[in-house]
Amino acid sequence: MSPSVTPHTEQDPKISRTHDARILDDLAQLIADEHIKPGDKLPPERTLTARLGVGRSTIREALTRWEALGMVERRQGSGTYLITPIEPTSPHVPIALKVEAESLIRTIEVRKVLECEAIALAAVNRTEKQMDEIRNCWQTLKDAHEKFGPSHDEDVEFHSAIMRASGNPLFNQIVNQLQEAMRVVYTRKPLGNEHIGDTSFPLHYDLLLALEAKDPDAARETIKDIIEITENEVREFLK
Amino acid sequence: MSPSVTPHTEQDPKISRTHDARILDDLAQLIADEHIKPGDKLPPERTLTARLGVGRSTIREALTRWEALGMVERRQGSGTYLITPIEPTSPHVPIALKVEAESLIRTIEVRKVLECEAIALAAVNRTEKQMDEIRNCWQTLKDAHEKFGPSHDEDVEFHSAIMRASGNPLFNQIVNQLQEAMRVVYTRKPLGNEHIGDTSFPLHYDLLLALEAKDPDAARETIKDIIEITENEVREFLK
DNA sequence: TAAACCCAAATGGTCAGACCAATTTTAATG
DNA sequence: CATTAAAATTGGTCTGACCATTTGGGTTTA
Repeated sequence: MSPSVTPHTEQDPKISRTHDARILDDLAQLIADEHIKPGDKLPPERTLTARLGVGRSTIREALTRWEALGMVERRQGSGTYLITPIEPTSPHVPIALKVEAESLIRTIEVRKVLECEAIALAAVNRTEKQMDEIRNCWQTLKDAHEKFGPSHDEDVEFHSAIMRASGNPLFNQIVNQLQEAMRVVYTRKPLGNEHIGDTSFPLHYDLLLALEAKDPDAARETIKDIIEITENEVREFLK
Repeated sequence: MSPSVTPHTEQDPKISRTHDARILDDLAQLIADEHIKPGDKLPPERTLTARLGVGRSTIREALTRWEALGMVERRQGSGTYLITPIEPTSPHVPIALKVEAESLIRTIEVRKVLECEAIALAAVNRTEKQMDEIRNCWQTLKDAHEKFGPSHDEDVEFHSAIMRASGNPLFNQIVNQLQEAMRVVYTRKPLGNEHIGDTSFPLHYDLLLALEAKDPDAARETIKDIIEITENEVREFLK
């Protein structure tokens, strides 16, 4: 045979759309077809390469993605194991979007833990001045909501004012960081309906009352409800 | 358990530190050194290959991990962009620089909230493989403790292994960030006695047991005790 | 027989080099 | 100067090779 220089014959042009999303879909489909459950071993990468008709690099990138999200676990010399259940053939929702949403869920999970504690602290430690600030933010949020519907920015500012009143700036800093990460995902991939946060709006007033009353438990419960509404909306989207 | 001493079964030098983790650390370090902020472009993969002395595949796997977590964004033909602030040697950790033990308290406060929840998750979600890893870290911590006394690094690694088992990578990421901030404060201002964490050492074994037993409440309580011991030691120093 | 040992196969991890595809930059052109 | 075309840049994928660890089976040994 001719040495080196392989012509690399014409590739089947059927695809040309981002392989990435297709691979995640195909992988999920395959897992569903094979009835692979959490704890089971996935087919080896070299097999997947043949089965899905893509290079091993591509398979590995997809698996690395899932590994980062804790969906699979790799053991060198042993195999790749499924950790979380993979939903079968979700008809309308491409897996790529699901991965984004998965990431969102994890962010929300952390945010919930932090905000619950920070708000309980705020209910106890808040000064009157900080309370004024919170009331202002609430007014702004309320106006914006009544005029333009759910407004992300004002909502963030309201929460941020509360975090600041906790007495520990670190809470505000980290939650803001998470919030920013969520915003990026939101704006890039609007998850279905736009009114995420709409149903939770009334609860924000309860939050204000709990802070007025310096009731840490009520505040904690309320913010928990608020965040879980968002969480559930995303989970719902995940199907 | 006798030393059957075969060439390859006996290893246990300091490794266990997957190559992968090293790359993530190096990458984070590089980002810190270059003062790369969210929105900025990372060096191209081929440059990173040279800078970090590893193959491009390895670089890509690391970046794919971060992309899955929403930390970076890739644009073909353009570059890879930083989305969230990167954790490690904290150029961006605002607390460490200007604050003393006061800020340590705040950091610990946040850490407590996060770790309590993450460990409860870990107790439920951990896989057997992750449990093995935790056991190894425990052994290492125990050895180091008996030989050299309280050892910060091994302790951090032990906690990190637990965080990783929570199933939500974000916990580990943020706690590591806080941990790093604490380390900076520690080393710059050694808080009196070196044996911070000494009294809490026995509790770490209880932690291991709680995780073995998959008991989230016991795990949560134990870690709470552990962290509060540190917290009180710092408070004591503050007074 | 049962345990210990050894080795080959299986499997994930890394590397190198090439080529593809999208984007950005630069040069050429009118 | 604006437009367009070519070149350089950069992420995306493919192939094939080799390394490191784990697994399992066959062999030896107590």
